[in-house]
Amino acid sequence: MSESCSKKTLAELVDRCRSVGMRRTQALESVLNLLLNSESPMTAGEIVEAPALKGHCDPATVYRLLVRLEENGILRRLGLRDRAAHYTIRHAHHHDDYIVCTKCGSIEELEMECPVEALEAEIAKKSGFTHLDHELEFFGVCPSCTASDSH
Amino acid sequence: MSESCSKKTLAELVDRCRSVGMRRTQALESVLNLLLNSESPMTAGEIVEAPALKGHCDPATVYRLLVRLEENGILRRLGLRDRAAHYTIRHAHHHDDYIVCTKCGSIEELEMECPVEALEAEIAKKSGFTHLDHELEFFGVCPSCTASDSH
DNA sequence: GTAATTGCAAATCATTTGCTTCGTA
DNA sequence: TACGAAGCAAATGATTTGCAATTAC
Repeated sequence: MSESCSKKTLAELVDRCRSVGMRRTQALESVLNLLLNSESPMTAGEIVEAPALKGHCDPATVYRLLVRLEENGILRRLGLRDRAAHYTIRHAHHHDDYIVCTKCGSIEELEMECPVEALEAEIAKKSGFTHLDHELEFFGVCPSCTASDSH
Repeated sequence: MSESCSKKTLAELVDRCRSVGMRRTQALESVLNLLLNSESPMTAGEIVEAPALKGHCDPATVYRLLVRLEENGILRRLGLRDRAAHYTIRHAHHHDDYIVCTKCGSIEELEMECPVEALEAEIAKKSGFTHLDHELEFFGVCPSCTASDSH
């Protein structure tokens, strides 16, 4: 059992939470522990529905916790920053990468050859996955937001 | 004006749509034209709310269209394949990349040094963005789904 | 003791669905 | 003409919010 190992890291995480002003609550520990013991990222929905939380923590509480945990840098949210699917015309044999401004949400297409393409074969071999594809997104603060930030 | 250019490509796109069995409708042309003239990807919500469609096409129609267009490979949907935000513990100074199975949705963490890190400085210089960060996700069919596919 | 956090219930909001009408092929 | 697609309205479902009760510090 990895009990002692996860316990130790859980304590560390809780400490980090408390250091940013959060209180040590049942719900906090449950959410952190759940994520800590999960081998892969979980959606808010999965977390809310998880047996470990279901019935013990109110969904509203969990949603609020996730937001606070991310705001405080304890959690990292994957996927397009604003969680919404984006559609764009698919051009045959042409793969685009994007850079997204985290302030104003503007999206620009990157003019460069994709640095990851070459890695796919290697990753396919290592992972055993087939039909490999990828998405690469950069995030940052765009020039105009950077400008308006510094006055 | 890029009128003639976009007109031409719009016609090509409509042809592609018709070749996969879709009918040439007002809503179809509006959606394609909107995306064609947009410099960056748009969310379903943005598309529904766009002045060019608002009031002319029913939201339900637009949502149905986007789904069909993606199923037929005309559009590409960006962001985590199932459109949901995923949370995971953020470990200081440690950046994870993932590989996602498009059949069963399983997510695995990739054990490799990130090939993109080195590019960030260059991209920052070219784009003028600051505080650069990125997300890289691979998609494919996992070994067990690949196996169950081929019998 | 006091302010933060929870739980519950009600409110939102985007997206989906059913069904009738319309328009393309 | 006939079937696919649109439009409208109602249903769904996830996330959010208000507020009173609870709990950590």
